[in-house]
Amino acid sequence: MTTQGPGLHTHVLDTLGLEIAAGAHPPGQVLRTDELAQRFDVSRTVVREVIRVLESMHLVESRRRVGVTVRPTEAWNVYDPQVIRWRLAGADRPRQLRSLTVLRSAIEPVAAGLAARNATPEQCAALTECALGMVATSRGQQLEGYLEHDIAFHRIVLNASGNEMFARLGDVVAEVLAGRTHHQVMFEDPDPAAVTLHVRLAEAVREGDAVAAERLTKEIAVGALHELDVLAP
Amino acid sequence: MTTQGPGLHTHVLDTLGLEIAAGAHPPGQVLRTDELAQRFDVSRTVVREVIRVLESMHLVESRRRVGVTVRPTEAWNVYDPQVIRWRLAGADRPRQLRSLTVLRSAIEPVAAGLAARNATPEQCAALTECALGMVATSRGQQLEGYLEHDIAFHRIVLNASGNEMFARLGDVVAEVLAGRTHHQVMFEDPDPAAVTLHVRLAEAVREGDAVAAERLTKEIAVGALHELDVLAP
DNA sequence: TGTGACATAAACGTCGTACTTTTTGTTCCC
DNA sequence: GGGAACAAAAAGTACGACGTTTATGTCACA
Repeated sequence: MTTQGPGLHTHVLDTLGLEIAAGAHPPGQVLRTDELAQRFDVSRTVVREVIRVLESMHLVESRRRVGVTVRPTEAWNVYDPQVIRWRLAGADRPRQLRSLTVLRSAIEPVAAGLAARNATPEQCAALTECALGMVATSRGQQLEGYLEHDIAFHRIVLNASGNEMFARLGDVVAEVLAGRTHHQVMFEDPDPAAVTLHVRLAEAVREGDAVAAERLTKEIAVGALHELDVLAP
Repeated sequence: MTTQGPGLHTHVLDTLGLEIAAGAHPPGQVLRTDELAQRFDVSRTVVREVIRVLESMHLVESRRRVGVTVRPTEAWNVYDPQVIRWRLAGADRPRQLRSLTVLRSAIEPVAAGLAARNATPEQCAALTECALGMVATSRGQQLEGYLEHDIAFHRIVLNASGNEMFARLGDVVAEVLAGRTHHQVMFEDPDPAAVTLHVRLAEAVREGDAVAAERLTKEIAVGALHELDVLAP
């Protein structure tokens, strides 16, 4: 689950980003480009490009004569999907999952309301199809298949909202759902109530019932938060 | 309103980012690193670092033998404050402002509700101070002073929510408010109703009234959206 | 004529080195 | 003791060379 294909740049970036997100380099620590080049056995050019990217994410700050300083968490671009992935792989995944789930609970109901007004017939059809897929995979340890449909479902709602900022949150939601499924105690099948809510949400959107769509999505979010409370410390 | 201090890297990055965000290079267009180096009169090293950063923002995609391709808008990291700034400076500022305002209308009410529960006494005090500052600058063409207090106000609410994702949206809100004030027809003073709502919101948070805080913030958001409808095409 | 293997070249990817600039710590002198 | 000149450290920039991938054109062969 790294960034993309091979490439020295990618490897160094991913490793460093992961380490910083995990807290292996506490804020204030300075890294030297030469050291990094030596450590990864790459040229300084590669390291510099990585540092520049990390800097654009506000994970580090590069200053002459002092080095590359790790910045405090408050400065990080926490909406960058890459950063989210790194953090979800790290130690404070629970805290992170909670933050993101609260974010979802704020955004998705509004997005669903908009989707009920703006969704195209194709989107409605796709939504129903996803809901059916969730039903079909909701029993018998088919968590991967369920996850896939769940992600697609929420992505469609966000896209159908017609708002670009909402739409682009699809990746974040995907990360959250995947993180929840993969890194948490989830022996059992998904909550049947959640499945039902998704089916009814698809209906509400199709019927253009914005109020119902918003309410149903809120219920889904509340359920997700409750699930976190139960399963996470 | 560029990125930071001087530096070749910064200049090239800012120029290119601005151009791409403005649509000067339509999606699919390919840029060659050599050409860019020549155009900006810098070494290929600098250009490569810029491209890597642009690539991490998903504004471009670099492939061997083909060049650096501009990616479609849907791929961009639109939550990156840098990208937001570039886009707000460009042609489709109206659309952008609307998207961001809708986003605010989803997030801030929830954040305000949480703030009412979690705000520290210091945050409550700071909030009241900001509200008073808004009142003081709400008449007599003191738009800049008003803007400053407005930004601080919303930033405090987002921070006081205790949710990291909300807190990090402070920069986005700041950009929106600044963009609205600077780039829009705003001869008159701010809407008096909005000022009142802010004062009452500060009170609600101080009193820990989450429901009222959420409702008041919703009203502020509705007002902002309405203002956009009236002033924007 | 169509298809597949192969050669070619274009662009990025990586490297090493040398030089410049800025910041900071230190030393020396008043 | 304080301030100014100086020295060193680390990032910033430049340049040139070579490696690697891959789109594309060509040629042979059926």
